[in-house]
Parts: sequence; C-alpha cells; structure tokens
Amino acid sequence: MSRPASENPTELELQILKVLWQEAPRTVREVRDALAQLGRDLAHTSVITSMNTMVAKDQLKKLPPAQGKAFRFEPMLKKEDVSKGMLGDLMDRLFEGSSETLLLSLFDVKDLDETEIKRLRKLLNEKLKEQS
Amino acid sequence: MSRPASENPTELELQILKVLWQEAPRTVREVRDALAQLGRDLAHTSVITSMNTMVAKDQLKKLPPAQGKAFRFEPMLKKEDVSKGMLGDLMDRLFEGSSETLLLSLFDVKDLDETEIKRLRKLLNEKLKEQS
DNA sequence: CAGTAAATTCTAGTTAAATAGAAATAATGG
DNA sequence: CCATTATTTCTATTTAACTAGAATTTACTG
Repeated sequence: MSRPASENPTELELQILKVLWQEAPRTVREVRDALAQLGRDLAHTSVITSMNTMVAKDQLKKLPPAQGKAFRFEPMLKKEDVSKGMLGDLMDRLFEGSSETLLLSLFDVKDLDETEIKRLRKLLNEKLKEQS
Repeated sequence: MSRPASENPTELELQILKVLWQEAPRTVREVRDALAQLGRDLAHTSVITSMNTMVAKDQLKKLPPAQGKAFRFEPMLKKEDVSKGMLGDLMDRLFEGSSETLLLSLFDVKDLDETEIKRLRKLLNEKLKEQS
C-alpha cells in the first residue's frame, strides 16, 4: 500500500480555491498572477497541471473560453464546506472531536486580548439566541 | 522542485505521538499494538521505519532497552505545542488568522447544542478572569 | 554455548503532490 | 491566410509519505 489521497484539498489546491473564491470564473493566467501576488510564483504550466487535476477531482469546473482561447475555471466547492471539512478533520484527529479542547488550544495559538475574547463570547451569545 | 516536507507531523506520525503521549517510553511493539487497537494495523517493520524517521526529525527520542533488546521511544514534542502548531497553521491558511472566523466555522462543523455553547462561553469567561 | 525468538537495519516499492519543459494547438492581427 | 503569440496537453522529474520484506543482529533459555 502507499500513501492515501487526502480527503481535503492540498496546500496548493487550497490557495487556488481561495483565489477563485474571491472571484470566478478566472483563467489560468489570472490565477497564476494572483498566486504570484501572494508570493507563490509558479510556472504557467504548473498552475495548469494542478488545476486540471483539480478538475479531475471535481474541485473545479472548466468553462469554455469567453473571447480568447483560455479556459475559465470556477470552484465546485464552497469555502464553508472546505473549512468545515478541514476544521472538522483536525478536531477529530487532534482533539478527539471536542470543541472545548479545540477552544482551549486556540488560547495558546494566539494571545487573545480582552476585546477579542469578548467578541468571541458575543458570537456564542448570538448563536445561543438564534438557536432557541 | 518537489513537494516540501510539512512542518507539522503527518497523519501516522500524529497517531504515534498520541500513543506516546498517553504513556512513554514505549517499545515499537507496544506502539504497534496500540495502533492496531485504533484500527491501524501495520507491520512491525513499518512502525519501526516510521518511528526511526521520527527520531531523525527530532520528534522522538530513542532510549536504550530496559531489560530486553527493544529500544524504547519517548516523544520530544508536547501535545500542546503540536496542537498549537497545527491549529495555528490551519487558522492562518484557511481563516486568515482570524479566531472569529474559525469559531464561526466551528459552528458548522458540529451542531453545538445549548449546553456545549454555554460550556464554551464559560471557558471564555474564565479566560477573561484570569487575564485581568 | 548453541538455538530460537524477537527486534532492528537495510532496501525497496508505491502513490500523492509539486513542479515545469517540450510539443501541440488555437486565436488573431496584419 | 500565414506568422506570431498565448494556451493547453503530454510527459517527466523530484521528494514526501507510507508500507513492508529480507537479512542481520541481539538477547535469552535450555
């Protein structure tokens, strides 16, 4: 046996998805430029290769060219779903599915200041209200 | 160029670390058995190979045999640090470093019930208290 | 002390992920 | 309609991650 394909997007795939979540559809060149902007300077062909495998994985959809010859791509996954998947995965693998343990760990990650904690609390209160 | 080594432990490495966080030091056989218990049934040699690379990565430390001939291993990383690293990484990559966005996503992951939300709120309140 | 049982080391194979060049293709302006 | 230029397709390379067998080493037991 070998390494299994991960359920969630890989690092590059995530970056490409994030670019397309901002605006879609986009051509490979547009995506490449956006990645370069973020400091990920890839060859044009590398981006194509990656995006084509993403199409094969049903992460992207390939649309016919608008005016030129360049295909356009749009995301097939929603940001919320990917976030949900990745965070849920981490929660299961690392925190045994406990949201509390996760929150406790969040305290370590960033030194949350008072304002931030209160904002988080506010979120919880709103969630409580909308649920009852 | 090729695929870069990930900063954080891989899946198998994480499972091995978790076993050793429960109790250490342990021998390869003990770790292997614990993994099998969790449904990850690997050949003895596979576990050795993996644990040796973990030693090379300074994730584990190899201790001399106690009575038999089997080396014992103990974790060099603390659970809190790994959690911090992995969660922080996810927060940066997916939520642009925003703990609020992360918390909002947490709502999607699990349908938190009232009790759970209140427990989370309690955690925040305690954090507030200890910080002032 | 020799044989056995267990552990380790060495070697190797597979797949995923990342990257990119060469060749082929297609659009468009002169 | 042809040459240029951008785009895509095909192919290939590299490394990480995962897995495990063969050969070797080591400890204990009768």
